[in-house]
Amino acid sequence: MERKVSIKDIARHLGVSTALVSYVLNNKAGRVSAEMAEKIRQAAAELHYRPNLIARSLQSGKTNTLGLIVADISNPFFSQIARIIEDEAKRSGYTVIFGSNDENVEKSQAILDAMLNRQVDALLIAPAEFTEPQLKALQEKHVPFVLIDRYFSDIQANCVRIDNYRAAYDAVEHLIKTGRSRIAMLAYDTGMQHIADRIGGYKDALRDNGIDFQASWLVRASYHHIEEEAATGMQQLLLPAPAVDAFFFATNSLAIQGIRQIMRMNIKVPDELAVISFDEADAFDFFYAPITYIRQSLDDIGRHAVRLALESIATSQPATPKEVIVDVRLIIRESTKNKTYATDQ
Amino acid sequence: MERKVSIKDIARHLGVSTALVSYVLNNKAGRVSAEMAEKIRQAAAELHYRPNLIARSLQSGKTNTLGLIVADISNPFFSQIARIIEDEAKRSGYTVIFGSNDENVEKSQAILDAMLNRQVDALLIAPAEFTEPQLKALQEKHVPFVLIDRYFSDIQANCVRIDNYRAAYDAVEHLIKTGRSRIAMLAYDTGMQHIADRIGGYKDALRDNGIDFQASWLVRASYHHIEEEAATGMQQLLLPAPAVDAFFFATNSLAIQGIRQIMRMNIKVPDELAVISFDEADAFDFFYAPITYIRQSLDDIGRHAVRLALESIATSQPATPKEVIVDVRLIIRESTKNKTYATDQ
DNA sequence: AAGTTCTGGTTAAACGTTTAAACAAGCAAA
DNA sequence: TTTGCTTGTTTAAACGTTTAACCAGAACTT
Repeated sequence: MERKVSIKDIARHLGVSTALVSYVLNNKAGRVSAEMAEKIRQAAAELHYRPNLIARSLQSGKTNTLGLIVADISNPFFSQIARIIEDEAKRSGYTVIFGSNDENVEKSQAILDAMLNRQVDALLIAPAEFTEPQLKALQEKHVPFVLIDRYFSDIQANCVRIDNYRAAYDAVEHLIKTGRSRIAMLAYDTGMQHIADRIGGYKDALRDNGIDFQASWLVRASYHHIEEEAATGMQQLLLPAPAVDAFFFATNSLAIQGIRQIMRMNIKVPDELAVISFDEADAFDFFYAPITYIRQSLDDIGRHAVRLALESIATSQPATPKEVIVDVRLIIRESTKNKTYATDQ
Repeated sequence: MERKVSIKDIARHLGVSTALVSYVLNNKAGRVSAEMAEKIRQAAAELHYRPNLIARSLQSGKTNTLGLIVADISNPFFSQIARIIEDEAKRSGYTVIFGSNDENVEKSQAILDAMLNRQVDALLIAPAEFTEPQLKALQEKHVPFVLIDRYFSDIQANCVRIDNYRAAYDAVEHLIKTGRSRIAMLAYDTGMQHIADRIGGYKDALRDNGIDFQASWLVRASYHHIEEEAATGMQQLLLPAPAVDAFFFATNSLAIQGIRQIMRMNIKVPDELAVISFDEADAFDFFYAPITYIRQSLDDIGRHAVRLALESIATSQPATPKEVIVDVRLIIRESTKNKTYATDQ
């Protein structure tokens, strides 16, 4: 990579001071003569000058960079959000660097450190479990950040999310209204609040509709072993014959694994088993009974997240955290079609 | 964001020079006394010192940052590669910033500029059409970069990719071997070499097997209007009754759209129409006739890309570009199952 | 005793910007 | 004629690092 041309080169080339060049190039040319300004601009163009943002950052203390931390950038849910964030950030002159924490505390800390060392102006974080201390530390350092998708009950912070309890509640109620009464749920084996809320909504919807929740209905799978654990958990509930008549999947990756199982066991959807999931996926459309799902507007999430981030960069004072709850919509399709002939027992 | 602690603070706190602190903290402590070193390390820990990588970059001329430019980071194909690249970069101490060019020349240039201004050490690029001049400009500036997935016949550059011609050829030959003779293809309406190669492989496979290619078999859709254009193109070929007995999709996003059409038209796969696609997708497994596809190892692509990038950063001399061709595998499934009863006409 | 070599540090410049403050010259007002 | 404002430009410091070069004192050589 060859020697880059700096403001100094322009200055030397024109026999003026670097200050003057800087003023002109930043349109702070309040008192610079028009001809001089023109000469400088021209020289800059001729020499193919490009500002060194690193130097600028050092001097200004701002990098115009946002750090995005998610569980796994290859998860479409996050990569779609990433895209929105990218676009939204760009229109304010910000660049995004990203990192995946793999739902792992140490990795999360490592990424955080790396981003802080790089002096990001703010962070957008879908936090992993047990990372509250890391977030508290950020707050102590007054590093602006916005939580997305995930949150902690004991952390007051900017946050963009949905009402998980309500969304789950409504989804389960939809299952009940369409004639299901033995409703299972597949969730991550985690204490994360958003999952807890989804489970809470599920249980309360059952209770409020006079169904009593059976502990065996709640199948849990750990993030790093979704496949095996979802498989065994679901098999216990569905083999030799389905002991439940509906399955509620807490996230789209759980749904993908869950539906794989259902296909493998050759269970008929929606007749033997209704299916509903959080989030979207192309795959949901390809299943013979297109999957009913809870749609979150990733657009809204991304946009609000960036907005909050930029706001808290601007008002560097620790303003009181803002929480944005974005709407969800239940997209109803074949997988939860009304039971026509009752197979109750 | 409060005042950060610098090396200077540590120095002051201990009454020593910043140089000493720097030496110790960088383990260049060749001639520093053991006690002094210990005191410095301790002070650094107490004061919660974290190196300002921006400052370090300014001084060293290296940012330890890679720029990743793809068409759209929300496309699973790219987001999966992004993840591999992230991990691979991290293990060498590099961070990744990303940008989506939306297959658009101006956006591509804008992102390139932003990344160069940020002094990335190297770029990983899945280039958009007509961006050869941008790449040539990079070469002139001796900015290290690696092309991934896409390439240009008239640009000699580091590149990690598959043998698109061969992969397409083999895929089409597979269709022929399983009894199809009227084989259509859905491709992007672009001159990009990787697509051209795929089309070339398709045509040659037909020719070499004594089938003559009908112009109407090649359906093209533009990137920004996949849905409509794929729909109308395919309808012409498939309604009222399929005029072809197989469809070859040039990418996974084309396949997703294409299969949506097939579902809508209620065409039976594989009996009425065999289907094969490039790349992977969860959705391929969920279709009632799981889709046969050409699998590229994204792992290999990501890994080699980072490796080449780091190598060309190291040997800053314009070494001769390296091209890495990664293997592909045809994953054969239901969608191309042998025709059992011939419906030839 | 004088020179040489270690040992353990310090000094100062540099990286490419920005920007407050100073300055020189011309001009207007007193 | 001094004083003071404008106008156009320069000076110099600062941002937080790194690192070559320097230096003082102690410890060896002769």
